[in-house]
This record gives sequence, structure tokens and C-alpha cells, in this order.
Amino acid sequence: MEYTVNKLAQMSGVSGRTLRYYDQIGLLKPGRINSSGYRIYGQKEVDLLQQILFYRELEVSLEDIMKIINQPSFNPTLALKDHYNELKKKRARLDKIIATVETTISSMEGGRTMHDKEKFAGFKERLIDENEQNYGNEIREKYGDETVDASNRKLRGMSQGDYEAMTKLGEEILVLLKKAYVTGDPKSDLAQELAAKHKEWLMYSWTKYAKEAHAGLAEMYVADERFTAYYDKKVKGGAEFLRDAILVYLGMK
Amino acid sequence: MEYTVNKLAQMSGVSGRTLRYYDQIGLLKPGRINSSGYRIYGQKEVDLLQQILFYRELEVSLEDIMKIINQPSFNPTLALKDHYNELKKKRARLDKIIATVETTISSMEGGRTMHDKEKFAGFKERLIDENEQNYGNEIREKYGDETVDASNRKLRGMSQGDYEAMTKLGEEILVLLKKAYVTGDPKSDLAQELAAKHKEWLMYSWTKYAKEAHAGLAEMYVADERFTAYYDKKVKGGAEFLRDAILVYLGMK
DNA sequence: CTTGACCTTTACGCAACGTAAAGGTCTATC
DNA sequence: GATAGACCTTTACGTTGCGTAAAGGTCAAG
Repeated sequence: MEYTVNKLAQMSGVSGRTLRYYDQIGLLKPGRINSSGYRIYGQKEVDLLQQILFYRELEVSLEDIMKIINQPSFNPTLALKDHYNELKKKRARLDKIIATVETTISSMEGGRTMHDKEKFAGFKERLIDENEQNYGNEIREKYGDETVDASNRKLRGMSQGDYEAMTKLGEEILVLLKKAYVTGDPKSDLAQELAAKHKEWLMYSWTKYAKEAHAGLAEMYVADERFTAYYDKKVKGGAEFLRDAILVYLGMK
Repeated sequence: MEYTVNKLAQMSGVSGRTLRYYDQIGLLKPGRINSSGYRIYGQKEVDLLQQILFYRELEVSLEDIMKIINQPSFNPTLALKDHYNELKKKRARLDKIIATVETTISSMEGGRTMHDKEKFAGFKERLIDENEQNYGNEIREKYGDETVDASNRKLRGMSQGDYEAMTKLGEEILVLLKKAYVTGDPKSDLAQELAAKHKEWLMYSWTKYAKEAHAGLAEMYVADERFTAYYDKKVKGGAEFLRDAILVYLGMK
């Protein structure tokens, strides 16, 4: 069976222009040219075109496709593996972008000015939730809690940079707590700066901020001895002072 | 603080050309032009550039960025949501592609245990490889593409005979599809013969057979319009019928 | 006053085609 | 056998977001 450009085009789902272009760059030349200069494609070309379209579907560039099908010394498997790695990188980038867009939208809707890093954290939490909702039980049954928890940790795992920034901020807070504590006044500028920084610190791991939650946490610092111990380690009475500063900051005291 | 193009470029991590381009298309114009015609950017422009770069990172086109930042009536949240949907589609496509590449690679690998003829071809192949590397272009010039293409087919693991047999089998499959389709039953003997022949046909090009890969390909026949067109050309609904027959054949339906 | 680092505009190049435009060819019908 | 309409040809500009010369003006320092 022989075909003219547009016949072949219609058959294969590409445009005539595409076939002419492939001819032009030497990727797929017609089997012969008839007396009127028409391109005539035969069975061989049809098959080759299918191969070409297969690779094109895989987002291989025409240049690389040319190499794959024209040069016997070229290793198609290796080429595909390279390409595979590129695709994975591309998807990783895309995932990151999608996450950012999503959090950007939700922060736009919430009308809050969000920390870039906070946006990331928020998305991860939601991811974990969705993941758990959809596959949690199944995976838990199949692979055990260990696996699920590990994956959650991973999802939750912030970027190295975020983690470092958060840790650093946590240290700053302790230093600031010591300085503010000597003022003895939860309303002092230092104490209020402390409270603000504490909120900022929280935002690394919280997806949604509510005054009540912040206040509740502050109370917990005093009520729960584990927290108390953590802040009192730096300054005796530190937990209590921090709570008071936060309550003032929130306009609750 | 004021900056010339390249100062701002260095500060923001883009190229000077990029800034000139943004000026050209009206996306970001310098605050003023000095007496020598130099572009001078102020703080306002720096901030705007940062906004622009933020959106650019999210793969928003410059045209859309322009809309977002220039038109007060334009709803950025809606715009981002549209964009978000596009991104998700893009990722879905990418996932499909990656999956296909994976199965293709694994089917390409898997050793050369398949066809005896292919093993033989393996020897010749190495010969051809060395030959091509040294004399490839010369041969192409002297004997034409025909010769080289013939050897390519060998590289792909097929002898001329295999190639013809495969083509013939491919045609048989189309005929059989038509016949089987009229039974209307993917479980019918004819349909199952069809599926078996399809597997046989696959084995010409696959080095390793896996049910999952076969099933995946069957799904692709329906999902990918090019394949669908190919099989539907013979019988309307042919691709779908073939897929069902294969799934039954594989015990997956 | 020259040198070299900066700035300017103009313009071609990239990937993979889409889309005219201007013109030749085939086929069917009057 | 003329003519319309469908199909083919080549040429060439447009698309996106710049990179990369090329040809030339400007500025600060030695």
C-alpha cells in the first residue's frame, strides 16, 4: 500500500506539515517521489513512522529519535535510560511547582501573608492526610505501621534548608527568651519580639494558624512538664514567661 | 538604590538579555532612562521583578504574568487555579510517559533469551556495530540508506525473515480482530486466539514478556488515540475490544 | 587620551511545527 | 475538453523566551 502525505498523515494522526518537516530534517524520507514531485510513502515508511511516534510520545527529541533509529552503534536502551532519568527529574521539578502553586492559592484565599516555607509545610501535611485517607489502611495492613510512618516522616520531612532555618530560629528563641526574661515584663518589646518569633517558628510546622491554638500551646508549655522542662532549662520560669508574653501578644491578657 | 541592567541582572540571577526582553515586551520597564540611554531600575522595579520571577518559577507564561500583575480586574487566584489544573494534567501525562518508558526499558533488557534467531543476530550485530562505527557514513554514501536500514533491523534483533513474519502477523491480527469483533464477546474463542496472536506478535520485539506490560499496552491502545485510530480503522471499537480480549486472556478480567 | 568595562540596538538562532500564500496536478463533472 | 475543487508542491514568517554575536556609543581609571 502506498500513501501520499496527507493520506499517511490522516492514518497516523499527525499533520501533513509534520511529515514534510520530517522529510526536511531527514528523519523520515518518503519511499519515492512520483513524476509530479509528490511524496509517496510505502509500508516501510509507515512502520518507521510508528516507531518515531512511539519515541516522540515518550518526549524524546527528534534529534535523539534520529540517533536511535539511524545509528546502529547507538544503544537505544541506554538512550532510553538517560531519557528516563531526565523525565524523573522533570517530574520532581513539576511536583515542587505544583506544591507551591497549591499553597499559594490557599494562602491567597485565606488572605494571609504566608511564609514561603510555611507554604511548603502546609502542602506536605495535606499530602500526608490525603495519602493516609486513600491508602493508609491498605498499606498499613500490607506493610505494617513502620512503612506508613516512615513515608509520613519523609513527606513531612522538610527540605534541608527549611529544617536548618527552623532549628536556627528555635535557638534564637531560646536566646531571646533569656534576654527578655531579665526585663521581667511580658509586655516589653523584647518579650513581644519573642512572642512574634515564636509564632514564626510555629509556622514552619503548622499549616493553619489560629490564635486559640497558639494560646493553647502556650498554656501547655506551663501545664506539661516536658515542655516546661525544655524552656526552664535555659531560664528558670522561662516557660511561664513565654506563655505570658504570647498571651499579651495575642491580646489575651 | 538604583541599578543598571546588569547590576539588577546579577542581583536577581537573571541575564541582562532577559531584562531587556522584559522591557521590550512591556513586562518590566525600567524606572527611568538616563541621558545616555541606559536603563535605570529603582526599588519598585526590583520588587516587581521578584514577583515576576516568582510566577515564572511556577511555569506561568510571561503573557499570563503580565495579566496577573498589570490588570487590577484580573483575578490572580483564578488565574493560578487554571494554571494549577494545567500543571496537574501535565503531571498526569508525565506519569503515563514515565510508566511507559519503564516498561519499555524492562522489556528491552531482560537478556537475549527470546528468539534463537535474535541470538544469532546478536553476533552479527556486534560486527555491524564495529563496521558502522568505522565505516558507517561511507557505507551509507556508497550503498545507500537501504543497506544501512536493513542492518538496523538486525540491530533491533530481527532478521529480514523475522521482520517479514512480524509484519505478516500484524496483518493477520487486524483480520482476526475484525472476525472476532463480530462475536461481540472478548471471551470467545476467536477473541482469545486474537489475544494469543497479539502476544506472539509482541514477542518479536519484546525480549522479556510480562503480563503487566501486556496489559499496560492493551490499556494504551484505548488511552492513546494514535493506537486507537490504528485499530479502530479496521473496526470501530476495535481497540477497546482488543484490550478486553487481552485482559480476559491474561486472566485480568 | 587610551583602554577596558559597561551600555545600546539589531538581528539571527533554537524546537517542532502551524499557517498562509502562490502556484502546479489530479479527478470528476458538465 | 474545459473547468471546478481537491490535493500536492515550495517558500517563508510566526510561535516562546531568551542566547549569542555584531557594531557601535559611554564611562571611569590610569
